[in-house]
Amino acid sequence: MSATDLNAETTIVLDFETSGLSPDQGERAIEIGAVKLVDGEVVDTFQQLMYPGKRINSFIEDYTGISNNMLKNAPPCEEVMREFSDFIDGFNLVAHNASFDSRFLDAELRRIQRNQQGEFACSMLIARRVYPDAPNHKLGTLVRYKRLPNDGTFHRALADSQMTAHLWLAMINEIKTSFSFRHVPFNVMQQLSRTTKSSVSHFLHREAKNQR
DNA sequence: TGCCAGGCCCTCTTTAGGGCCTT
Repeated sequence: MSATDLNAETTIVLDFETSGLSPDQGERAIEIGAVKLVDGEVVDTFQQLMYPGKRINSFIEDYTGISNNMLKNAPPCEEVMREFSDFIDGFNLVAHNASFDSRFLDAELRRIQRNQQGEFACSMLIARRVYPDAPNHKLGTLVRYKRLPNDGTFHRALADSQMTAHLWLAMINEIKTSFSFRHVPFNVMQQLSRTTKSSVSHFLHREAKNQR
């Protein structure tokens, strides 16, 4: 049995707050939040501010509510990322607009000579297919549109990862019910994000049928 | 000095442009 099979039912939903949009432009992670899902249940969480080695600008302070003062005494990125690397080791990963979080994850892990082997799935690309009629596919909009649990906190890493986890589970539930899956495997969700919108229904009917 | 993300997706498309998402 491969590592993927062993961990097939465990998924990490993660969210980074960062000093900007691109690690290639020298931007760094300032907070990581994540929840660990096993068979659709939250079994563990991770949240940590981290000192990025530079001051963050006022836009980021306003956007996240994370101040330079809060970061001043936080452990450095390298220390936090070593711990987080152990937390996610071997598991599949989910993020809202995963291309953004995967770039920062890879960049921060590269700085500590680590990498991650898990597969990434993007809740935003999947939401565009599962909820085509939503006003838009921002995380906050989808949370309100589907009345998902939240405590009113947005743009903080743990809160966003928790809301993304609820979105992920709501989409799995929707697909499971609508297409009569026994269960919806991670790789079906991942493939769904790459399926053209016109063939979503055909793809899910075929995958559900293959399960029977 | 001046510049500054990148991948997906739609369309008035593919010899391209621009909106959506993430901070």
